[in-house]
Amino acid sequence: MTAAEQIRAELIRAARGIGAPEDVDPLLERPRETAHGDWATNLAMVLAKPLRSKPREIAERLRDAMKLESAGVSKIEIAGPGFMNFWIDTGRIASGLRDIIAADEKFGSNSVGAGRVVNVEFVSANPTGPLHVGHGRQAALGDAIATLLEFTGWKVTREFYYNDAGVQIDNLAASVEARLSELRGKPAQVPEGGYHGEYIRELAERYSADGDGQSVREFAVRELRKEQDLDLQAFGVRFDHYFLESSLYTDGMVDDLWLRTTEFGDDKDRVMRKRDGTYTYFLPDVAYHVTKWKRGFKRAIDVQGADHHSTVTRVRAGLQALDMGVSQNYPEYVLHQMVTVMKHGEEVKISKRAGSYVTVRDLVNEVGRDAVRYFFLMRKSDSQLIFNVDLAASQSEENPVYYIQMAHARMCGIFRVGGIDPASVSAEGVKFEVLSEPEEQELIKALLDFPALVESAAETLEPHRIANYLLETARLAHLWYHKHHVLEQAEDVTRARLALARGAQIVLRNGMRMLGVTAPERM
RNA sequence: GCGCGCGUAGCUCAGUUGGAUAGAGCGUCGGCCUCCGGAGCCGAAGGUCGUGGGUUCGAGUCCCGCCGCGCGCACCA
Repeated sequence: MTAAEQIRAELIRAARGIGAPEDVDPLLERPRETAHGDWATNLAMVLAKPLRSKPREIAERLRDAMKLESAGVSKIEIAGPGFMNFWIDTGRIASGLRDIIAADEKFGSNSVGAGRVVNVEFVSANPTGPLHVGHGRQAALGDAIATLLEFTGWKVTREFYYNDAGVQIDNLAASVEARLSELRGKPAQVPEGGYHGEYIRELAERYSADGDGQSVREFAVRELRKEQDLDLQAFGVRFDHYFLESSLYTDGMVDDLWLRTTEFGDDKDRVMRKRDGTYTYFLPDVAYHVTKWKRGFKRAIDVQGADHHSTVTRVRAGLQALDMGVSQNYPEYVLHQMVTVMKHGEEVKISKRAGSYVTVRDLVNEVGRDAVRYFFLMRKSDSQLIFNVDLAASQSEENPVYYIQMAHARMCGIFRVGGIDPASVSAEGVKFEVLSEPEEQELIKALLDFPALVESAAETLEPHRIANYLLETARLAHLWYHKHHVLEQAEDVTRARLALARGAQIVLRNGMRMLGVTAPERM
């Protein structure tokens, strides 16, 4: 049991002892100020009302009732309006490194998900062109969320939905045909709503070279799906399942329906079947989510651009109308805002239809996979993101990815220079109390916060918390590294610091993995 | 007009689900430093958290109104 867990348990026992409700749930948190100790609780203030007495008096009674010798608590202070601040012995804190080293690749993981299944759908680009930066943000986000859920005990299916039916595909086919006609010497107009990108011309050329036997439409869709797969491969994202919209029709999932979605929270009724007999995107969207439910996914998460947010209420309303026992907030949505790409201080415009846009592959080629992943994840998904290409490409400590990877590489460098196999570093017999330098204590505390952070990031589906944490932890690791040497110290010191370096290396690596960023051992 | 999101230091952004004196990086100013691995380290200045109310022991965080920005409001997806 960690020190914090013991304090919490004692708080509950003491609180019940002085007449608090049976369901007391003390919040124990790490104070911002080091002058406020290692852990703090607001329990006395929360109990002030039910117990009808002053917070500070309650705090004193709690303090007197608690037995904390075995938790390594060296001091308790009552401060401010009624906070209780706890100080833990330095050696006791540092001994947490034992858990990190023992858990190694599993450090930070938990079993909150208990093996339940969850479907995470992301990217889901139409096969009408290459993947652009928006898809990139989605790919990074979806993949990180999926990994985060896996790390917290869920069984995750990563899913990609292809809209390979409908008007957009007609437009695609017509656009290619127009270029094809041009190639054959008969000038033709790209249709209204069609695609003008250079890749359309290339498709036409390839089709006339080796497209015999199949329709332009089939050829274009197949080729563009292949392209997108290559983009995703370059980005290191793998899907477990590709779901084709066209299969909804062949499997008869789509029926002729009109839903009065206003009865289920929408602001107006929605058309599901058009005059020409084809369906609006809304109907297949609902049908698609029905298949998710029927395939056994009691939990589903959709990662989408915020420009699609209007589908949220509709899809949910549609599912409710079918009365299948789906919960009202199924599926869950993670929406992300737009991406602006900046290069040399100027915005690089993205316009898919006009054909001049930044693709995922362009970015990966220019700044590398790790930087693209990290940059897409370093901001909250619901705020707009500025992608600074120059910064992402730079090999300097101003670049957060480089800075974090460098911290990890430095830890590895210590082992390399010392001729030590990192995996052989053990916490056995280490005198943790020698890790008493302020920089050491700070770093250790940050490392030990990792599991709680992973839990909250997974719960809120916010990978950016991991990104920020890594930057801060890397900073602490650099500070420590600069100020204190590991090798060639007194034997006790070297052994303890090796354990710390190992702990830092493990946490940084685990965190980077979670974001899909590699953790190189040397740079 | 309606819906969703955002507004925090000069810039880019955090803010532990309502806690104590609101933080970091970059930039600016002043001073140290040459290391296991490459210019790092210390300090300073810089804020009515868009704005006006409300909820309570306590609000950047929750509720309501306004202002500004982005996105959406198609028988396009």
